[in-house]
Amino acid sequence: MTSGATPKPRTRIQARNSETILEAALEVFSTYGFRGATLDQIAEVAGLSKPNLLYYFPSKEAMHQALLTRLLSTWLDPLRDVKASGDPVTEILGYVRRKVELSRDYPRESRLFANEILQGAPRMREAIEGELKTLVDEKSALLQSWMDQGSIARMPPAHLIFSIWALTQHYADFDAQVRAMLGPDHDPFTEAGDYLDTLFRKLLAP
Amino acid sequence: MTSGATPKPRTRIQARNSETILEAALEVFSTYGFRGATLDQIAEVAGLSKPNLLYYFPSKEAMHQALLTRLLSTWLDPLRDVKASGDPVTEILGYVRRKVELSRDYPRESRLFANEILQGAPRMREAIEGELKTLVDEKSALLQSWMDQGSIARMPPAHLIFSIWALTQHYADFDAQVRAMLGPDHDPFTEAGDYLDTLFRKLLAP
DNA sequence: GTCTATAATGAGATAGAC
DNA sequence: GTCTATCTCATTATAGAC
Repeated sequence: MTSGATPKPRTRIQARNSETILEAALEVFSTYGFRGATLDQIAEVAGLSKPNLLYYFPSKEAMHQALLTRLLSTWLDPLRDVKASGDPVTEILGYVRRKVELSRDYPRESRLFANEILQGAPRMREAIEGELKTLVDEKSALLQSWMDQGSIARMPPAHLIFSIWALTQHYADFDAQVRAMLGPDHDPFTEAGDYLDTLFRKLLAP
Repeated sequence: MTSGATPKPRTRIQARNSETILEAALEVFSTYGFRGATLDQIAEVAGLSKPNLLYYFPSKEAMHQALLTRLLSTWLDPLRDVKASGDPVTEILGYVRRKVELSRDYPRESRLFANEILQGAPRMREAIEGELKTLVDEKSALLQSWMDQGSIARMPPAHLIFSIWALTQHYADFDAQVRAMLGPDHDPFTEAGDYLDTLFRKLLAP
């Protein structure tokens, strides 16, 4: 019986090497984009030879795909966690906070995603039009119901979600610019956490 | 006497061809990033041969640099236009509106810029740490003075500027995602204009 | 499982005819 | 000024020894 899909975590050493490669691939793809990245760079970062990379993944494309697949669930989980049962403002501010933490702790994942969307989402179109859109529609309806019952201010629900994405991901995606503007004595993500909490509190107030 | 810098608009036909090439280069670079773009693609879009491109620009690098240079002033002008003499809220909301219009009318320029920052600004570091930082420091001081006099709510001025950038550029940079979420019956930029006007009105209210 | 060597193609840039 | 042909090097991927 041959192994199934792209990664093949059969033995312990295989699992570890696959992980090392994906870690290196994330580093390089997130910075240079798919075409800008080279296997030489990834091999260098991973500390493995180029053919060895291709022993674990059948192609450059497969490495990228593996990263995107694993990325999606991490990325959607915080929005999934927004519950109808909770207090509306608390739920939304909690989502904002978790997204800021994601930007702080996983900036490369954020940039990988940004690179992909910037290029028109050629390798993620399906996931975006399917899984993501379904989730956004569902949460938009929840936000709308909160607006209808007067718990939060009335506004286009989808654009409220876009605001959260734009403002939180900006600190990861445009990190180079943010740090250049703030100078070395600032912690962008701590400041962003406080600032965005205040911003959304004001915005949501009915 | 030989021609000076990269573009050489000596005759009318040269000016027109340089323009055609830069237009095509913008199209391709903004989508695929610097390394992802190929001269073949640019030549195809421009309707010229590859060697002909290199007759007008000495290298791929030079085309990219020419685009970034021309981009910067277009990008900074709206912020420069924020005047101390005007009404604070009107000035800021005007800036937001102009930035939304830029995203709507020049989305490729926005994506070119995003690509560059995402990669750590390797070809724009100087301009960002110099020209842009100077301007942001200047306008941050202005915003701070407006906060001190109670004209707008108190918040970190630089982060207020980041908010405007993040929210307006999101609609150009993540256009693929925004349209997938909204569906075909929406005009993202019109909705964004109204939504962001409301958002910043609330945020700025003292 | 991992490596060296290499095939095969892609892509930036140049030569030289027209 | 513009093109065809080509050089040269980078890059993905494979072959085959160990």
